[in-house]
Amino acid sequence: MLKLDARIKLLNAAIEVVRKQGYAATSVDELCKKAGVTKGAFFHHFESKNALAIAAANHWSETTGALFAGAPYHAPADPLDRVLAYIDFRRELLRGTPAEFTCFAGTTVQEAFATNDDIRAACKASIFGHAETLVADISQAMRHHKVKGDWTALSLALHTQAVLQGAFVLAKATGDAAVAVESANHLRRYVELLFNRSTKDKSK
Amino acid sequence: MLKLDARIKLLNAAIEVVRKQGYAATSVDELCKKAGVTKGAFFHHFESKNALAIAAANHWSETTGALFAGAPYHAPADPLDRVLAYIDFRRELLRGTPAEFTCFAGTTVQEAFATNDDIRAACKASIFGHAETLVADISQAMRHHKVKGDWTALSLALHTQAVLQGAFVLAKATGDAAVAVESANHLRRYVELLFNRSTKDKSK
DNA sequence: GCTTACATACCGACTGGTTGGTATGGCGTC
DNA sequence: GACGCCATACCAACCAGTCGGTATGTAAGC
Repeated sequence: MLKLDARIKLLNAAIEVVRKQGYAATSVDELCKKAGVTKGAFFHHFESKNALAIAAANHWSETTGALFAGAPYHAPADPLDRVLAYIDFRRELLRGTPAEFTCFAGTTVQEAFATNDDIRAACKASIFGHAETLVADISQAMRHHKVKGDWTALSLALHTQAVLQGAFVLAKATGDAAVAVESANHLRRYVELLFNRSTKDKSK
Repeated sequence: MLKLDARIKLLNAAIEVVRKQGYAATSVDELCKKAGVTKGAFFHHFESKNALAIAAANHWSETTGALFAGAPYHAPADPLDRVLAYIDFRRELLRGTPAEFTCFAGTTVQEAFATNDDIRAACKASIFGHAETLVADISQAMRHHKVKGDWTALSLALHTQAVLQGAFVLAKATGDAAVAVESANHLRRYVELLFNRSTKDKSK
């Protein structure tokens, strides 16, 4: 029978291994071993290691995109509640080891931003593309709650991603999710304060 | 004497090159070339590449520690003003290319956290040690402005570092400091809101 | 129905260059 | 003449990438 899954197995292996030990420290042989395929399969599907990184970043965008699209935080009627529910959802994802809950794009872009512009662009597209899915809810929340400031919905959306990426860094430094959860709590509190929402029902 | 110590030159080279291209992608030969010394000098001062990473993290702690200790943000009488001035100071440092203003410890810990615990610990000490220098001002600000919440001075100090580390990641993704400056503005606004400080005199 | 031709998916031994690390020896200073 | 400091030469391991090959399917030609 024809096996078409070598490519997918390699992409999943890349996301798993690179998040744990970084991109440059991960060899092609190691990925092949993890994926259970040979080097021939690797270079059949990807013309280079860098090409795999780009494909893996796109794969990461797709899988996480599907996860967030199907998440329950879109349910509330009030757009602000949706934004707060998003932050809660992100906080709930902070479980297990840092290698398990951190971001492939954020990890990879730190290593490749100055040396490979295609990888940098693919990682940027992943992070910024996700941020853009938050803009509609934030914009509606600003109008609905009559909030105006010298900041835009996009800048707040990107700030949420900055907080999460930074929380990942601190979690890696400690080896524990706790410090990341604390930052997510601060992020939630910031949004509550921006929109004058009482902080009483926070699930901390 | 003009001739700087080979050790210091290697440490400075490591901080410069690793911030640009990551730790694993940086070879010993490359560092020696950058520092203008030979491999013999490298392995005379450091028993391994990993040992250099630990020493570089400690060196980073010392040089940045001196920078922040001598910075003007300690001047204001009101502790809250000192905290806000700290954030402004960090924002002003966001100039040039990402490789120039980002954090060696944050960059390195992402690559080494799961594979080398000594490097991880040295990077954690750098980031957390800096955060701890903020705790006194935040604690005083909480008492002085009679602010209480379900958060601690240390957790806010660590949150500032998370925001900055995340801002670095986004800056690397875009290749530009602008997105990091925006996150620093959000961080300042959060602290102002936490302490009920008017946001009129912000220098955005 | 059978041949020929070509495309896709994958295998694994191999290569040339690079890697972190070593062995040894020179040189200035105490 | 011991010792810190550093240079040169070298090595085994590992690296990304190559290449000739196999297995399977597909489709045209007759």
